[in-house]
Amino acid sequence: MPKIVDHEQRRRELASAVWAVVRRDGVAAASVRAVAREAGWSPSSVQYYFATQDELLTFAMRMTVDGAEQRLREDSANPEDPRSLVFTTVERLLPLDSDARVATELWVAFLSRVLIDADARAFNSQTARETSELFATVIGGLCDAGMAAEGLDAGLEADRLHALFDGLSVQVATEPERMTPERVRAVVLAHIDSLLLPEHRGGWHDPPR
Amino acid sequence: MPKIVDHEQRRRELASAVWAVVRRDGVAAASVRAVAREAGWSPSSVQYYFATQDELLTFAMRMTVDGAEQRLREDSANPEDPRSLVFTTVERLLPLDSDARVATELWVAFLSRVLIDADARAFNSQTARETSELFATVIGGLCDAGMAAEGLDAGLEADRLHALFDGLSVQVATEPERMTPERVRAVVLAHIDSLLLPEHRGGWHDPPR
DNA sequence: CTCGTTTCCGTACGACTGTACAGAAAAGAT
DNA sequence: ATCTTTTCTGTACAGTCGTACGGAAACGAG
Repeated sequence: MPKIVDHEQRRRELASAVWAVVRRDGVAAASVRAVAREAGWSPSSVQYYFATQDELLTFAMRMTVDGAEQRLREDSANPEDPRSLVFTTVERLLPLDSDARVATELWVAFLSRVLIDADARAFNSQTARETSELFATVIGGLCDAGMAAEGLDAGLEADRLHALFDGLSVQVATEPERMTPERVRAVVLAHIDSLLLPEHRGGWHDPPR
Repeated sequence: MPKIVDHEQRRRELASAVWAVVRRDGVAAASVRAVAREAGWSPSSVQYYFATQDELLTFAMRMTVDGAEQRLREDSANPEDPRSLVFTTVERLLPLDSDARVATELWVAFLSRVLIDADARAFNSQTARETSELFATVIGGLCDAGMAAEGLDAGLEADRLHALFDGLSVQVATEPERMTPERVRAVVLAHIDSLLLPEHRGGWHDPPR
C-alpha cells in the first residue's frame, strides 16, 4: 500500500487557497494554476483532487456556507429572549470580525457566477431558501413570545430581514470603510426594534458581544 | 473631410453590446472580441473607440447609473405626499420592468470587480454615497412632514433603507423567481410603513404604478 | 476625379486558460 | 529489496485573451 493522504483534508486545503486567491485577485483570477501556486502544489496535483475547475470553485464556495452553518450552531443552544436570538443569528451569519469577513467577500465575488452558471444558481437558491427559513423561524419566535408588533406578517418580515441582510453583506464587502461593524450593528438593532411592540423596543443595554 | 461618426453615440452603441454580453454570458465573457461580435463590428473597430478594455467596461457601467439618474428625474417634480415619494424613488432606482432589470444584473456582475479594481471601487463608493444622500433626503421629507415615527434617526434609517435596497437588488437579479416585482413592492411598502407614525401607515390604496 | 482624413479591419505576438495524458516519485506491504 | 498502488509532476494541445501595428476602405472637401 502506498502513501495515503486524507483527500477531504487536502481538498479543504486547496479550497483555502482558492479563498486566498479570490480575496486578493478576484474570482476571475482563481485559475487552476494560480490556486496551485498559492497552495504550493503543481497544477496537475490540483487536478488530481479536482477533476475540473468548476468542481474546485464549487467546493470552495460550499465550504464557506458550511462554515457559516457551523458558526451558527456554535451557540444556538441560546434559549434567551427571542429578541437577541434574532440579533445573534444575523450577526453570526454576517461575519464582522476580521477573517470571517472573507466569506462575505467570497459570496459577493460568486454572485456574478450565479447570473450565468446554472449550478451556481441552484446552489445560491438553495442557501437563500435556507436563510429565509432561518429568518422566518427566529421572527416566528418573536411572534410566539408576543413581542412582535401587531399586524406583523412573519413571512414578509422574514423576506425583509433577508433583503436587509444581503444588502448589509454587499456593503460590508464593497464599502468596509463606510459600513463598519458598529454601523452594521446599529442598523440591525434598529431593524429588529422596528419589528417589536413599542414596549419591547430599545434598552439593548447588553448588545450581545 | 472624411466620413464623420458621432463618437459618443458609437460608444453608447458599443456599451449596449457590453450589456447584452454581460447579461447573457457574464462579465467575464465581456471580452473585446465578444463585444465586437455582439455589435457587429470588428474587434479592432471597438479598439478604435475604446483604447483599452477597461475603458470600455467602465464606460458601459457609467452609462447604467446615468440611466438610473435619468429615470429618477423623469418625474421627480412629484410634490405629492412624502410617503409615496420614498416609494417611487426606490422603485425608479430598482427597475422592476423587463428591460431595465438588466441594469441591476449588470450592477451585481460588476460588484465582483469592485472587490479588486481600485477604479471600480471608487466609482462604486461614489454612486453609493449619492444613493445614500438621496435616501436621506426623501426620509428627511418624511420627518419634515411630521409623518415619521417618533425617535427616528434619519441618518440611520437612510442607511437601513439603502441596505434593504441593495439586498433587494441582489435578490431581484439572482433569484427573480422568488423575488418577484410584486414581492419587492410588498417588502418596500412594509418597510416604509415601519418608518411612519401608526396613523399614517397602511392605506396604500394607490400603490403608485 | 483627387486628395486627406477618418474610420475600419486583418494580422500578429505574447501571455494565459482548462485539461488530457504519460510518466516519475513516494511509500506501505510483502 | 521488490512490488503495487497512490500521489505528484511535466509536457502538450487547443483555445481565448488584450492590444499593438500597418494598411485598406470610406467619404467629404477642393
